[in-house]
Amino acid sequence: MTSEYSENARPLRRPGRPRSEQARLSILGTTAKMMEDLPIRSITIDGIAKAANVGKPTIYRWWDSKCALVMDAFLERMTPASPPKPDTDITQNLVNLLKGTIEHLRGREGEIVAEIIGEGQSDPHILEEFHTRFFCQILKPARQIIERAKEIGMIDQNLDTNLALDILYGPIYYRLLVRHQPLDDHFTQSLPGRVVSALQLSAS
Amino acid sequence: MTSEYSENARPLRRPGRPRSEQARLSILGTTAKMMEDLPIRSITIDGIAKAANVGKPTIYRWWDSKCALVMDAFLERMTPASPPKPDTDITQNLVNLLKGTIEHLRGREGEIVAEIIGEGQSDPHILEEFHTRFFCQILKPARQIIERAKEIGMIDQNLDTNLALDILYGPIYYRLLVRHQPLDDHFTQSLPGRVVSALQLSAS
Amino acid sequence: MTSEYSENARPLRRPGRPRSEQARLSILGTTAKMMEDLPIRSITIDGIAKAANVGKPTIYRWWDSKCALVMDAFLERMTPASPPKPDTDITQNLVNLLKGTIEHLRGREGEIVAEIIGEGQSDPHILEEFHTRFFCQILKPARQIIERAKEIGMIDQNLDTNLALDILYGPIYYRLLVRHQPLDDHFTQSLPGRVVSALQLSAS
Amino acid sequence: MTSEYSENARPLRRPGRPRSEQARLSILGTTAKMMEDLPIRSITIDGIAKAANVGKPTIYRWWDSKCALVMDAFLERMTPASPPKPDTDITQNLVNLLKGTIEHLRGREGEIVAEIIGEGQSDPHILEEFHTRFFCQILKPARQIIERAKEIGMIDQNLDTNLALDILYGPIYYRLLVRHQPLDDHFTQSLPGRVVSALQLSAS
DNA sequence: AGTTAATCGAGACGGTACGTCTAGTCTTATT
DNA sequence: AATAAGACTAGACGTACCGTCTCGATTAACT
Repeated sequence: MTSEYSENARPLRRPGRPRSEQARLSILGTTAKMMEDLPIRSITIDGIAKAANVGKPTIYRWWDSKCALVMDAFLERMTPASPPKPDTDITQNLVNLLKGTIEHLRGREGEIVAEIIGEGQSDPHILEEFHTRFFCQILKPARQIIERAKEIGMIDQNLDTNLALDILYGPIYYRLLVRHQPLDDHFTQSLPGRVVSALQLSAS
Repeated sequence: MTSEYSENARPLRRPGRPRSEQARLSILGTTAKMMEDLPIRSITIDGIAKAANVGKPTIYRWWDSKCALVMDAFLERMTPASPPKPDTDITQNLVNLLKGTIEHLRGREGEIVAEIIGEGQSDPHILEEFHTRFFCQILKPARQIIERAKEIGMIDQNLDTNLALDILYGPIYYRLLVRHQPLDDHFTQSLPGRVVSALQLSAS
Repeated sequence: MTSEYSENARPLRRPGRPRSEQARLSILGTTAKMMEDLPIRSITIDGIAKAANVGKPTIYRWWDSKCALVMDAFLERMTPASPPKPDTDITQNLVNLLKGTIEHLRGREGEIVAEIIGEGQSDPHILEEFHTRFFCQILKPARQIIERAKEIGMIDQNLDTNLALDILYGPIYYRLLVRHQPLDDHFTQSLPGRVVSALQLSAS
Repeated sequence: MTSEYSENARPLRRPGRPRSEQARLSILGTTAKMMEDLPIRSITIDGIAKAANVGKPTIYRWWDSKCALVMDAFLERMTPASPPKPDTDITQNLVNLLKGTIEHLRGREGEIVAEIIGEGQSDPHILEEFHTRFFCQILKPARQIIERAKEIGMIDQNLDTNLALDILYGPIYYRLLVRHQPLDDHFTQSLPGRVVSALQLSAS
């Protein structure tokens, strides 16, 4: 008992000087600011260190690579996904989510997402972490809606939720990454309805 | 007179030593061999030059960047898309094309495609050329089928062919690039039917 | 009350935690051990701190630089110079001292002396302290003999004692530091007689 | 016959772009200039590269280490030893050489020699090359005189020439390196006679 | 047959950024 | 106040490639 208490009481603090939150924030902030203006490729650890008034080893102590840092800086600033509005028509709800996603990925933020996924092609760790921290967050509302729809029988119970999400979002990221066509208004208007219909929602 | 003739006869040949086809092939071959084993990121111009017994400027004379060369080496070896079989059910034909694509993108070749698209995120030229030389080729059969279907009224005339292709192929490249889920048999079995149905083919 | 007593009882004790003699010894011992095996250049404060289980600031609190510490560690272990045997022939006594010095400087200890003098070239403090703590000690017997010889008229009174010591010991340290020739037996046999004779001792 | 000719004719030129003499001179010159003002320890390869308008790898291509470069820069500018005047009294000639050496080692040049020998304590290659390129040159005249003296019987044939040189020059470098006493006028006046006498030159 | 001009190989060049190392200082909880 | 631990700023280290340049040698069409 006592030991459990004392163990709990232990503030889990390693000895030695604790890491400087100020340095961490300075690094992340500088990186985020650079990402606004520059392609990720042209951002360098040297440059971040200099601009953040920080030693290079301090950066390497906490991030494995430039890309891990960039991702962190991006995700820290990311606005969390808003939960789905409960009392809305499911079809309409999904369509709205997709429209929001497309609009969100226009502009610099979409470019950054594309660049990170691009960098991730040569570093699986990046991709894995980006998936859990970005995609899982961003897709959570749609996932919840789909699972709810399966529960109430509006969607075939055998439809794999992951597959459904791929059908809904795949075309968007395909355009974002291959850039053969823009994420324009026509796309925003016409895509969501088509892909939501592929889920074959029965009238509830 | 003679000069006019001779000028016409001149096969647009610049004076000086003509470029060595042998060098070109050696460069492309070496690059292709390296791509089999190594991630594109770790391939270097220096390395190619050394392995191909070729001077670095010889490479730069004919390709702008490592990535352009890699793409060339990849596309040169790519098997051309087979045309769609004419007298088959359109739905089935599209499903088969998608299944073939998924199977094709498993393995090293899919990895290379992903890596090239990844590199392309920081170099729009790459992406543009990859689109015209890879995607347009690879998607040509599906495009023809869709346009044929529109002609004969099986598909809504107002459906943008590009959008249709995105709906069909988007989920595949989404999985290829984000790697959240594998391109496995379950995906091969279940995806194509779903997305083809999103095109709402009416019974002819 | 009690506090007053105890305060009085405190024997010249500065407030705060007293410096740890254990830490000092651990640092010196670790350094000495490292010097046995490694060239001084490759010894680092970081390394000493880690091996001695000591914080870096604790080292810096007591020694100005790596080199000061190394010198301390070396001198602490140095065997003190034995005094000259009084009733011996002066010439022979000097020759014996020189022979002893040469033999002493063979092996690791001579290497360390050379390394310290080497480091001293870029740090006058080191050299100065090494002179007073090493050379003055090591040369004391020879200095005493020479001064005694001057007193009794065996050596020209005008011969500067420092100059005499340079003539005697210069060639040895010259070889030690420039390493153009080894401190071998031939050197041990032939040098001392020659340089002692340069002092022109008259038969007493 | 012909082959011999053609072999001779071969300009012994390696393929590839020849190294830039301009870069070499810029590096050596910059280094030499830095050595005038700064202690060797505080000179950095980065600094040289920047000041010489040269890439760091260019320096590393041709010199193993900062110290090798510094030595090269020093030796390239060193005035070659003047040959001994032939028809002079041998004793006087040696004394003059020693006086010249002492005066030469006063000032910055002597400091540099000391610093190089100091650095050499942690790098035997440096010391070895410095010996062959500096000491052998600088001592050549004295060596010739001593050998000539041995030939004509003025010096004991059994006296090792290297030992003789150590006796003559050892005290000078001892003072230069240990710095316990300055290389002052008194030293210049009194040392040479003493050490030359230790060679026991008989009247020719 | 000789000239001309662009090619080829090789590899050095000025640069940039890398990731590591070490120095010496600072911050924390503990003693 | 001194300790052990370890994070901090700072900046040099030596390496890897970049893309360009400079060579001598080669190759063919055009004098």
